[in-house]
Amino acid sequence: MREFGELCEAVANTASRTQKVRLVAGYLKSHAPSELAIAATFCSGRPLPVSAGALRIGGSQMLAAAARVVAFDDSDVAKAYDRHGDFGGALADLMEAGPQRSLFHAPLTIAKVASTFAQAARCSGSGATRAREALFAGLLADATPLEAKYLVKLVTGELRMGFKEALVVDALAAAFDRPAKDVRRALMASGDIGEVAELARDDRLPSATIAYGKPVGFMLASPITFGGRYAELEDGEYFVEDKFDGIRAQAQVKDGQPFLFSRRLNDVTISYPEVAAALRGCSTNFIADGELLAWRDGRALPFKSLQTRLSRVAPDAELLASVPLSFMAFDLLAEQDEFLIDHPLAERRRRLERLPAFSDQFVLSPGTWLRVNAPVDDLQRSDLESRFSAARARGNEGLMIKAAASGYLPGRRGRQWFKLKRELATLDCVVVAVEYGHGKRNSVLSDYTFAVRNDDKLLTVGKAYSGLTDVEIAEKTQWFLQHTVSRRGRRLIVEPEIVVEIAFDIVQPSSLHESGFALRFPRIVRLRPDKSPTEASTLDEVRALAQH
DNA sequence: AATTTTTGCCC
DNA sequence: CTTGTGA
DNA sequence: TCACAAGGGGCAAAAATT
Repeated sequence: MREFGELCEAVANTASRTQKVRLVAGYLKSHAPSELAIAATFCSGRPLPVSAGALRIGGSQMLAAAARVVAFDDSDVAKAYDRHGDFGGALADLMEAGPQRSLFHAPLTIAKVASTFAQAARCSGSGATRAREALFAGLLADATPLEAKYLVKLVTGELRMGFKEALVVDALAAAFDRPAKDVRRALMASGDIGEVAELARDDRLPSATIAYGKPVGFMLASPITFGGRYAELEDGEYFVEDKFDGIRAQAQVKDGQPFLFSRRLNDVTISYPEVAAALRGCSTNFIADGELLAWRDGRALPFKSLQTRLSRVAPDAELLASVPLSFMAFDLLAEQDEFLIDHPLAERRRRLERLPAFSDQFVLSPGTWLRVNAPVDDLQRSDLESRFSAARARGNEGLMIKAAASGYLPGRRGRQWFKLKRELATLDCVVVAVEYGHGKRNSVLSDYTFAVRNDDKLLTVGKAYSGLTDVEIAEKTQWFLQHTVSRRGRRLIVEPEIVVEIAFDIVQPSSLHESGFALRFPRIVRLRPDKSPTEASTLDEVRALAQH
């Protein structure tokens, strides 16, 4: 574990991506055969292989475990946390300051750490939390401060060293002299970076193939702004369909047995029994990409109603009736023994349309082909925008625009698939509280709580960090420090003077904030130094937007 | 038995 | 899900 | 262009606590 900690420090202190990859490649290459898979998994920032499930150790358990091993009080932790904005770094500090552990103890190996994590993940039932806490405390007891720092970061799943799974692919390619694309392809099929590491080492990458019963990674789309010039679109054929607000999912049928996988590759078949039932017994084996939707009378219900069905272990009959689900299929990755990810979308779509699997719970996503002549002219722009409006009128988020010639590229967010969305409106809100950020933002006030007006009162409606540049955040930090009303921990109540323009997806009723409303996907569009708090948006405006 | 806390994961 | 950053 | 870091709202499940 010492080597892993030292590697992470070195990677974190290196800006160059190629240099980071070189460092990790060296580490992976030098590893004992039995530990390579673990090393690769850890380098990807995961405590466990994806298939092992969740660790279920969070900040609370880690703090309790740390308290067993190191003597500290709350203010010690708070101070150390302020220095790092990260519990891993904070704990390392606390351990440095405390009594050094005995020189005579077994050094911590990554194998030991991995097996302890696996054991923790298996804990369940009464007392499980205590058991996990004890297991983690046991690791900390044997750890040096540096090792403890990275134990914490692994458990959090955030190494924060500018290095994750996608770069482990490059590192494996470099370490074992294999083409990066072979490694990437093996990962797509296997899903387990540890297994892929062993295949790369043993020159057996081609043996990882897509298999029924295992999820294939999802292809992603790049956002394009409504009303822009659509310069992202190139000459060629595109498929245009509605962008549904549901749960991305992969449906598979193998020998009549259905599987559903979530975007994070979890098996969620059990949560959606009506969809599974509709697919059970299907005579054709296939893998389809699509969206799980709350579907009634040919229309998708709002995401809010879908959310009550997320991660349900056993949805009861009443819920099944009130939020009925369908799978909206829009791509075909495999049919029988043929894998189609390298085939162009045009062909995949054609074969999807002929799939003998459709029913009320397994629906074909409607769409049309569009010939784009780049650069997009006025006529084509208005055509796209009227298609967009039609999609909105059907209650959907916007449009998906997919290059007909493209293969299915898991994990990539390139110029093959685009999502066209538009914000409904923006709100001008007053910043009433700010918080110190985490990680590299630990010394700036990066997180704003903002409010709208109601009579002479300000009522909070949301929080946001994203949207401002680092420079703007740094400048405003100074202002907020000079205009602080009170402080509690890392949160400051500030004079209500700064107005920010906030964009969002939708407004929904919520008990989280004083206004009685909350925003989905809030982000700061810009500072509004030209506006005073008396010109901020009102609760009535928010209420009106919630009707949409 | 009912409520609260913690966690993970969907967008 | 979103945005900004840097190689 | 790509991969990454950092952050939001909201829900269900599993345990812990009352």
